Amino acid sequence: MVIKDILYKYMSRWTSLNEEDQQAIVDEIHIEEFKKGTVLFKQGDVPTTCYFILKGCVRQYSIDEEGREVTSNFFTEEQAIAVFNHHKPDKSSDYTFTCVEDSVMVVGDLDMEKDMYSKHPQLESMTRRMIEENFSQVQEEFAAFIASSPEVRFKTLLLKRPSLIDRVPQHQLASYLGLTPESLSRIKKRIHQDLR
Amino acid sequence: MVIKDILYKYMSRWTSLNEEDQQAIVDEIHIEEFKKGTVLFKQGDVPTTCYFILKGCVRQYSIDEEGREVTSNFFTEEQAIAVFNHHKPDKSSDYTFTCVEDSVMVVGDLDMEKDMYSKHPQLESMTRRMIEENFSQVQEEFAAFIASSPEVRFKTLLLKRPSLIDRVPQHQLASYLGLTPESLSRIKKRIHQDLR
DNA sequence: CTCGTTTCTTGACTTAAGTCAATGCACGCA
DNA sequence: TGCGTGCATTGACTTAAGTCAAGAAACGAG
Repeated sequence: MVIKDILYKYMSRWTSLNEEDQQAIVDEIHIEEFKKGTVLFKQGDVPTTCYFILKGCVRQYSIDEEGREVTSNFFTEEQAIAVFNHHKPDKSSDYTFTCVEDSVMVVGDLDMEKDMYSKHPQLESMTRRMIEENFSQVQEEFAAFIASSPEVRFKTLLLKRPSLIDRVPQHQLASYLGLTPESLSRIKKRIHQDLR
Repeated sequence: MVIKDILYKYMSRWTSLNEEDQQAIVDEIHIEEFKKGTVLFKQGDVPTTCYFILKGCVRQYSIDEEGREVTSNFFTEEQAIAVFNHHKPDKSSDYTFTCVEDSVMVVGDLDMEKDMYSKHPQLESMTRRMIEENFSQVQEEFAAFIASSPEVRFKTLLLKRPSLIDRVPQHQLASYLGLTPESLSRIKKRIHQDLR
């Protein structure tokens, strides 16, 4: 299965494991396909798995008090989906995750996490570094979001993740950018006019 | 020094270390006082230390392209300050950290991190869980920020961290909330009128 | 292919935040 | 204690986002 090559490439970038060890890990790993629209888990559910996207796109969102969908992230190739909610007593997720496209992912069982770590200590260190990198990225995005207007936020998205604009329905993008679909539509119009 | 009790309390909540081990750790730890206005490290510096606030308040900010200060966080009691920037080749910080008040903190040497972890394995697990909790909190705040208007954001801050309003200059709060000082002033006015 | 639903765009109007400028207030420092 | 600088407030105006409503386009199911 060629798709496993993505994994090898990724692991080489993050660890110094030799080929056998990588083999061993990849062989133990569970890869699954999901159809567009599949719900990985719902707001309120207690997640038992984590994911690593090899191909596809997943949207993270929640429903707020007024019943609106608030999209808080999109995950694409080579991004990991893990929910950290140790602070919540019931450990349930605040977010729903659904596939925006047909997707292929590594599916990790959270119960087996510890076993894998003791078998392959380097995996644990890789995980930690992934979390830390994720964390710093989210912080950076947050800071940028705070500092910029909706229009600038959209332009930044165009620069940093141009593929999202084609892959994702506009109204979901709008909610991700913190504005209404109408406003996003107008911003797009303004930008096109400026280019002329 | 009574202030170490805060540390004991905190460690008990996060680890199952016995008293001797806690003693050992706390004895090895370096506690320092900082005057209001002290700069812990500057945007562009490579951080060599991390901090844990026992008392006081620290502001995290950066200067954007237009020369504006963008405040991205405030840290207060029992919060950790650590910069994760493995993704940057030079590992320099994107942010400046300064003390908003006279403060007392645990100062950790990043070079010694590994030694401490091998001496006290539970410390490492405590650190990871702290990072994960931090991460989930930041994600939650981000989602809430995206979804709400400036006025709602301010009201949320009033609920969640009421002490900040008194401890921090308004124009810094404004930049933290992503708006101008003038707008923040008007929002406060509106809220007071609504209460009557 | 067609129908029906969903999504996107556009318009008219309201509302709130940004900007610029002026004034008042408070705190720190001499 | 007085003075100056920086901070907060207020006003007038501009600009852009929100809201409501209607029409157009795209999409999926049968």
